[in-house]
Amino acid sequence: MTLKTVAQQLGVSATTVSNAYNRPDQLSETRREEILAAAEALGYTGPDSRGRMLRTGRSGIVALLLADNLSYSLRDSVASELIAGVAEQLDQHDHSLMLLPGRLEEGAGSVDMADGVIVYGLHGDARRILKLLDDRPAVGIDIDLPGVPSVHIDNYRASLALTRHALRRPYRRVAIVGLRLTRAQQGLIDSEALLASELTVTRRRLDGVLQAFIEADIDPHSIALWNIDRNTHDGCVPTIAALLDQPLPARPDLLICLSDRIALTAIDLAERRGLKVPRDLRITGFDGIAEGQRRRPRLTTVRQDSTAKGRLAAAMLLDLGPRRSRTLETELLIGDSAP
Amino acid sequence: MTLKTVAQQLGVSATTVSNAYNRPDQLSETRREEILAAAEALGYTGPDSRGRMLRTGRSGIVALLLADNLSYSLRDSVASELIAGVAEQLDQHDHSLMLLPGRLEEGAGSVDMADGVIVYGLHGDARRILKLLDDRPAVGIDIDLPGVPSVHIDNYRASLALTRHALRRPYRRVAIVGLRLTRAQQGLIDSEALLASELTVTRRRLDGVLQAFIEADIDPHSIALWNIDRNTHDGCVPTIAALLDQPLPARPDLLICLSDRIALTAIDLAERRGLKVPRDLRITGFDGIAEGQRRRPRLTTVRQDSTAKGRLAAAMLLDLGPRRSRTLETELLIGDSAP
DNA sequence: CTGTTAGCGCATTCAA
DNA sequence: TTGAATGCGCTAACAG
Repeated sequence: MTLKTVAQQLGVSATTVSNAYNRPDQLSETRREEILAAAEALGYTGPDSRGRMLRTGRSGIVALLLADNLSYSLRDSVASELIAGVAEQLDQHDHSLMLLPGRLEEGAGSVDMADGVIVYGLHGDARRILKLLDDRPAVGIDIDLPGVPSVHIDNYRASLALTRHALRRPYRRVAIVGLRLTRAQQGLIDSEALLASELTVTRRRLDGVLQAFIEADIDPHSIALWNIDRNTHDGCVPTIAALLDQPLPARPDLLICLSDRIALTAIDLAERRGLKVPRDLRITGFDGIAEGQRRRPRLTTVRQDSTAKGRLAAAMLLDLGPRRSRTLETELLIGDSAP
Repeated sequence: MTLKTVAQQLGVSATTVSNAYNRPDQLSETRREEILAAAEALGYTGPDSRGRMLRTGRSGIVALLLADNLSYSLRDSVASELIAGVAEQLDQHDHSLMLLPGRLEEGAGSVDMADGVIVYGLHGDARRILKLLDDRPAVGIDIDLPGVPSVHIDNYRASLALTRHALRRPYRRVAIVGLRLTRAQQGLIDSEALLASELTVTRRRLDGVLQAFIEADIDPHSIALWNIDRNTHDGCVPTIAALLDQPLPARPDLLICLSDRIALTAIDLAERRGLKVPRDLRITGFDGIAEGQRRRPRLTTVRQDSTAKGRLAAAMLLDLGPRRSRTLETELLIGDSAP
């Protein structure tokens, strides 16, 4: 059942049927309702988006290109808050959301179905992404692409402020647990591996942390640095466990975690080992995810509004606001895990 | 830059260029590479999916029609686990995922871009949905649509088993907190309102709970029934607070919650009021979400594998398995909230 | 192995 | 106010 067959059945031209749907001003109200009713009766559900898309060049679809695969992204609080923000904005403006996994193969180019693309997070090769975008309107989140406006937070500054707070109280030994600071090593890493690492979001957070130590006259090289590959509870367990199971002089009493998920896992595992937070171990996170603020001890962290990031990026893409790069504010949340 | 212009530039026909991309066996290896390289050099990124879609009738897109709006669904653990399951399966088979909000307006018919549709959860008017599907391949999850195979769990049986467990230990007073059992009332509701309610997933859970009471010779009408509209922490707070703030004879010491989110909120609020779980208040949930199993007290609940539901539905849609309705197993999880 | 032709379903000229 | 013609970008028959 196509527009054409409907037109034939009704004895009018295809144009008239098309107009009935898309340009009410082009035909009389009675004629329009007549046609719509008849089409409905024939079981025609309206113009097919495929044909319309090819003709008009617009699909009403916005693609969200994620850094990881879809299932990982959907399970990550930060990413899914962001997706929700994008979705919220699109919902309100009659656009559909297409989720695209980061490492898309050569062929998987459903991208060109989209009117615009939001690129989230780090993607290996910027040139590859730009080619993929192919002059389509685009907005970046947590990523800088030449010619593409983006939404950011200041990870360095937020991390610096948070760590300054953590260092106000004395500690015996500190450890930092980062996320994807290097691909080479998991667990305890050395600074050489780090130097080779890319300029990721967590890297900027780390730089803020280290700056706070430098300000406090502490040699950054003296600090144990641990690395985790996946920002999930299960992904964090081995490294955190190894860290906590160190004999006492080595075991830290201050743990700077570069994400809330890491910090929450650390709280879990610490408590399971009979350690009291913050008495035996102070812990900071980063992100401000809901779970961390609900449970007790409430997490000391930096809140970034991922939903707002998604909303803003979507709004920029839909031309609801100026298409220029923005840095959103973050908020220091002093919880009970590191008072 | 289209396939046609590329062909002109290279002095070959459009078919040959198309074949170079889609049917390697239709031309010599050297010619193919020659064409691909030249096209690449011209800045052509491969056949546009819009044209291809119109021509072949297939888009490589699977639509997931959710019961609520996108942002709500993405923030709900159960729904987002399910989405992740779908995504995982699609990832592996080179399909893209399009998320569609439940209450889509007349116009928002991006549905017909999809090769197939997964319908999740309750949708008001079945006829409307069927019309929307328009003979497209479809699979339901937690919903029965005539002619559409579906994936279910046995909410009644699982709920019955869980409640039987809960009733093994003596209690003074019980309350049930349900989700969307009726639209009319929020908070404490009466059974008349309930009778008018639809046959939702939580309604089947409720029936299982009530059956367990009947088996224990307890009049179901004597049990306080509370209703909540939104399965979020904030959405649960008012009702749970009202429930817990009742003076002692009325305040329950056994709380049957029809979702884990409700149960977790109840644990939070109870502990904030100085009540110990399970000593002062035993609590059961439903769903088995990760958060409930990580935190302590560990939640007593029924685990349903939402990811598996999504995966299975996607597999059925992609014809990777038999297209027939399936009921997945659930697992009783005896945690510390109701030992 | 390559080119010619046709048409997927639609919206938009332009002419009536 | 309506209709006939055109082409969006592509691929599948078919003929060379």
